[in-house]
Amino acid sequence: MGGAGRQRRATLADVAGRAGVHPSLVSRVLRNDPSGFASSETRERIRTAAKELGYRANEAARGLRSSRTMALGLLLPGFSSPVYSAIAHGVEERADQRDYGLVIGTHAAGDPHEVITEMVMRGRVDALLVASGRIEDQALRQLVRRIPESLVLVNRQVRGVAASVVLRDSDAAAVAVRHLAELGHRRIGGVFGPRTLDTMVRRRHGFVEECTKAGVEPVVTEVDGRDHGAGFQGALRLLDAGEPPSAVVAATFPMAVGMLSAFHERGLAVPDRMSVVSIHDDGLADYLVPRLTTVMLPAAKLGAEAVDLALSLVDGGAPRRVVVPDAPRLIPRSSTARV
Amino acid sequence: MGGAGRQRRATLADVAGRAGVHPSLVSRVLRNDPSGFASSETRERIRTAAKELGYRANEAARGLRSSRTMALGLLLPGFSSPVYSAIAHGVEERADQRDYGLVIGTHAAGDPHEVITEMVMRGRVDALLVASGRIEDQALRQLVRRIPESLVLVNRQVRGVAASVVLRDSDAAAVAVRHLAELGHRRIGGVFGPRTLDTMVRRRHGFVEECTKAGVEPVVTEVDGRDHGAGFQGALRLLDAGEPPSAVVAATFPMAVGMLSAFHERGLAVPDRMSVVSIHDDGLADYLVPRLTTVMLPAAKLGAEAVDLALSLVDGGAPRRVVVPDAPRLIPRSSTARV
DNA sequence: CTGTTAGCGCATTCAA
DNA sequence: TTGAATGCGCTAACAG
Repeated sequence: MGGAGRQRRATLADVAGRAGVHPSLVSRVLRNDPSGFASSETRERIRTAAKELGYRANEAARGLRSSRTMALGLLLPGFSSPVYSAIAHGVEERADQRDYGLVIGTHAAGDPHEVITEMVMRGRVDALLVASGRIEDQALRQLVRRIPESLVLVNRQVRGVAASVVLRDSDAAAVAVRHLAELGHRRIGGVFGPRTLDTMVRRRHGFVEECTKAGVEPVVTEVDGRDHGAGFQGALRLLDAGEPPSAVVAATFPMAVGMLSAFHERGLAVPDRMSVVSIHDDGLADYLVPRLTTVMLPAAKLGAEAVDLALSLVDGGAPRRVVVPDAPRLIPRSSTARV
Repeated sequence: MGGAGRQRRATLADVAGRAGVHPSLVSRVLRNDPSGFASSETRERIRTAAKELGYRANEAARGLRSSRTMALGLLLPGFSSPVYSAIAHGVEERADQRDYGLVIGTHAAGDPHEVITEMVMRGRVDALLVASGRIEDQALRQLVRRIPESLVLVNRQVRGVAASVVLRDSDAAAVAVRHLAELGHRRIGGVFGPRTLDTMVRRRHGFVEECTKAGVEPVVTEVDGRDHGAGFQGALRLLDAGEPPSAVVAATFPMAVGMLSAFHERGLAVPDRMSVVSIHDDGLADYLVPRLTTVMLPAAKLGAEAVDLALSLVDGGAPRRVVVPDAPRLIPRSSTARV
């Protein structure tokens, strides 16, 4: 062993002994249980004893007894994308506020279905937030049948899964288009990820619709991923397919970064000859060359809302679809200009 | 309630009933406990029954009984920096391989000491990995006294805390300097974060030492943070303090990005008039303008090693200092050039 | 090779 | 207002 070993943690019985009462009373008082209406004097004694002993309820015992783990699971494809980081941050913060722990799983390598099953079925978490585009709809529907009251989709909607939280993706794309239209652009490119991702479908829809509304011509390009490389590819494709547009909307922030790189490589000055707007903002935007104009969407709030929804499910609430109401906000920087 | 309610999960007793044996035997067989040397026939029956019932051991019960939670805690300042993301990824992956869950806590807002205490004291995790520079040495030393066999520092060393895992920071800085020296640079700038971070101390030391060895003049600048903004600041300061060097080493990847931005703003072409190298690599490097030369350090492996160390502590091993042996590797791109 | 017994620490009946 | 008894699901020590 690593020396003297750690001192045993104080239990309810220890506190009870010190306060001269029965353990069960300690439990009730410390949890503010209505049935623990102890005299204020005893209560004080118990509280003091608990503090002196540094007592903390053992979560395992508590979970075993009450079948509440006080922990939430969060499934991510990884920590690569800034949006996932923001979601994770929002989830963590709100979970903490509500006194819940956070168990994180990624499925960069392993079988996602397996990861999920393990987390929920082994009783490690009370509910699961799934913020991954990589799990197939089918798998999700199958899963929700087994754990109906404990699955929340984050930044995603799937037919057959009732609990989900999303952002105003469509509006965000529209804001981007409107900004470019106001700058006088008449042909606007849009580079989007695969249509298997519902966020992409919504952004694309908002893009096309607003183009129509503004009387500008949309030039849609679909690429395979949604990272830097995908953006780079998309930009090249846009340039190589006939007359290129004078402005472009990137479906994600990393894509916009890749596009900036591609335009530079092709000698197309941004924003002089090509304007670029990205959906989703990031701290990096101010340090790119040129500084990137973005449409901000409250990604962290998305995480917070997901936690609230999940906990309402745990409390027996009905599953529902939530759209975080915050309007997407344009953050004009230096990558967009008048035609 | 949300409808019919979820079906009760199968317990050991359920499996035992179905297989016609005693629960404890099921437990032993399913865990491959040496004392569970059941006849291969019974074993088969038990395994089948478990599979049919979709049995999963309840972690809370298991943890309560064996005082092993099979979960590791990871404390991060947030998910902002790419290094933290990489560490988290490495930790998650290795923990998963070793059949451990991961409880993540950040302390962006709350009191770090409180977060730690809660995680460990409430018995949610068997050991804690601390990968945060924001917790003071003093707090860490105090903490390790309370939980000596369950604290591992990641990417950090503190006097008085015996278990830690770090990278070859000093060598990484040296590699960067050598590269620049070989390109003919005779005065090299180095922009580092605060000396309260031991990673910064090591990188700085390696920088200065290698400069001396290579016979080039080091120009050290210390800034307050280690993000984009700090790099931006550092670059400006470097330019405004007399004759600027012809090349510069950034202590972190985000800092390098900020520096690129600052040089551009000042009209100093990279790499023609200024070469830039960053310590730590990132997927973004290939999409910056110009593409950024970096020194790669195995950040994910850092996380994996930390898990291994933590689990060895849990098993009663002695705490020790680990340096991930992988040599830092130069990844030459377009931000460095001959003088 | 397999069954019995006991108890981890807590929340929750039911009594008093 | 407080105490006593019970068991959540599992593992471990001991019997057989």
